[in-house]
Parts: sequence; C-alpha cells; structure tokens
Amino acid sequence: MSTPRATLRERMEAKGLRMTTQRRLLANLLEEAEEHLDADEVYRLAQTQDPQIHRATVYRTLNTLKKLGLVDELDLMHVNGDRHYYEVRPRKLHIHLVCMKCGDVQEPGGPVWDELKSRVRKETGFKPEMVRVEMGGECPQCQRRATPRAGEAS
Amino acid sequence: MSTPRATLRERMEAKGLRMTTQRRLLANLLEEAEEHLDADEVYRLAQTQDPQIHRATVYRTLNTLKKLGLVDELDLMHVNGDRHYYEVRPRKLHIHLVCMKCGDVQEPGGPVWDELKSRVRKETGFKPEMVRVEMGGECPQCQRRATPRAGEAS
DNA sequence: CTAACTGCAAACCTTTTGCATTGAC
DNA sequence: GTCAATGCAAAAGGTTTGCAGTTAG
Repeated sequence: MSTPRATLRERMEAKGLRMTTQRRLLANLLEEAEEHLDADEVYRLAQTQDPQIHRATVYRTLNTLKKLGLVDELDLMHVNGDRHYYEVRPRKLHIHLVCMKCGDVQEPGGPVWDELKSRVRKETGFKPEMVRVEMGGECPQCQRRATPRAGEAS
Repeated sequence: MSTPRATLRERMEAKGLRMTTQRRLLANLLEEAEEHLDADEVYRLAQTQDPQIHRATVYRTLNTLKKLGLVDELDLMHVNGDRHYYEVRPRKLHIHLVCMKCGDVQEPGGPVWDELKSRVRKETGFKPEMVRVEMGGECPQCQRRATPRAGEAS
C-alpha cells in the first residue's frame, strides 16, 4: 500500500527545475546515500563522478532543494562541528538520536512521531512544514562501554 | 508547588566554576532574557553593562555552560542564518515552533513533550541528555495574512 | 534564443585559538 | 601563589556571492 514515490529527480522536474548534469548527479547521490551527508561529503562524492563540479554548485543546489522542501537540513546536535547534513525529505517524521560520545545516529520510527505534527497543528494552529527532532545523549553501546560494572576485569 | 530552582549563577558555582565578573554578568543576562539570544546579541547586551567584555569570553562561557548542560543551544531552523541561540536549560522539554515567514518562535507546552524523553529511553535504550525539537512552518497569524480569503468566507 | 545555471575566486560571518596578562580562590 | 579565565588579534571553518561563460528548454 505504500504509494510508489517519485524519485528526487522526478520531483525536481515537477517543480520546474532545470535538470543539468550536475543536478541529476546530485539528486542520485542524495537519494542513494546511506548516511547523512554534509555539504562537503556531498561535494566529494559528486567529484568522484564529475571532477569538474564545483562546491558552489553543491551548496546552491542543496539550498534550492531545501527551499523547495525536497531535502531537509539537519544539525545532528553539532556532534561534529557546525556543518549541516542533508537528507531527502522522508514521508514520515522521524527523530534523530545522536550519541554525543561516538557520533552514532539512530532513527527510531514509531507512532509517537507520526502524531507529532498533527497534534501541534491541532493544539496550536501552527502549520508545520519541516520538522527537526534531535536528541543528544548516549547510545546503548556507549552506555555499556562507559559503565563496565564498577569492579570487573576489562 | 514548583520546586524553587537555584539561579543559574548558583548552579554555576555548584559546578565549581570560577565566578568572574563577566560570568556573573552573563549568567544574569541569560536568566533574565525574554527572547532567545544568539551569541552576538548576548555579547552586545553584555557590553552595555561591561564595555570591556570580549566576544571570545562570551563564546567561551556559552560553550562552558552548554557542556555543563546549564544552557541549551538552539538553531531555530536557521530562519535568521546560521547563528546559534541560547536558553537556560528548562526543567521540562519544550518544542520550538519557528514561523519561516515572520520568524516568530512559539513554545507550546503539554504532556506530549514531557513524555518524549522517557519513551525514547524505554523504546530504544538511548539515554537523552539534550533535546532539540524544532518545527518550521507557518504561524497562525501568517496563515491568516497569506490566505486573504481565496473565494470563501472566512 | 534566453533565462537559468555553472565555475571561479573572493568575500562573508560566525566561531575558535594561541598567547600574554589578570584575577579568583 | 597558582591555575583558570580574560582580552586581544589572528585564523579557521563552513557558506555565500558577483561575475562572466555555458547550457537546458
């Protein structure tokens, strides 16, 4: 029952953007990305496919996509400095759990987050268009590592 | 029944920080602030009381307080560029609703947000220490302004 | 053909840092 | 007295911009 979703490229065309070689490249790259990429990572990945592509183009494209609501910008609690990360706008709101120790990022799903928008809308009249829910803390692995049972070997 | 909360200054002392004139000034300023201030606004406000205070001191102090969990850093969806905003860590999690049109920031309360942390903890094992819930969208006022009755009675 | 987009390089803006000096405890 | 915090100035880091040339529609 999942609505077959248009590709990012298609959605860009639908918005009337000029599909240059660079933009096609970036669209694929963002859609295929397994991790959250910052602008520089996007740039470097793009360069492996088109050595001529320029940083400014990457920044400009990311901004364009952001303004159109096709990608979301994340800060991930600034665990790695003040860069911004980008992800193709997901269908459902999800939360980012950022471990401040190891930098790991988890994205648990669940109905709470799905409810969030509609509740805000109902309770405040505010019309949410983009959502950024980020929690910084300690991931389960780091908690275990950090608390090696007060008196035990290694 | 509200627990009488220690002042920021007191909590800084409790953490063992050296209370310099500058830090006392900044602590008061942050606690009294009605709005979310960015580093530069904090700096300028501080300067009105102590013209000698240096930007670097402001940044360093804000970072110290952030690391100690006494203040939270916000991005407010970058409505006004990439500066960071600071607020004294509130007792309860609250969400920031940022109007992307007029820049207005609302902070609705409510039990949903209070639940958020404990649910994450329970459902994922992640231990949240700082929370940033920001939604960008359109505030009720801007919605009214933007939709001057397309053909309907309002 | 023309407006939109790109590459380039320089500028921008916020934040950080090394170092000598000052001041809190 | 000692070590942490400050002021200063310079640099860093990420991002933006003006301009001339290129390209999609």
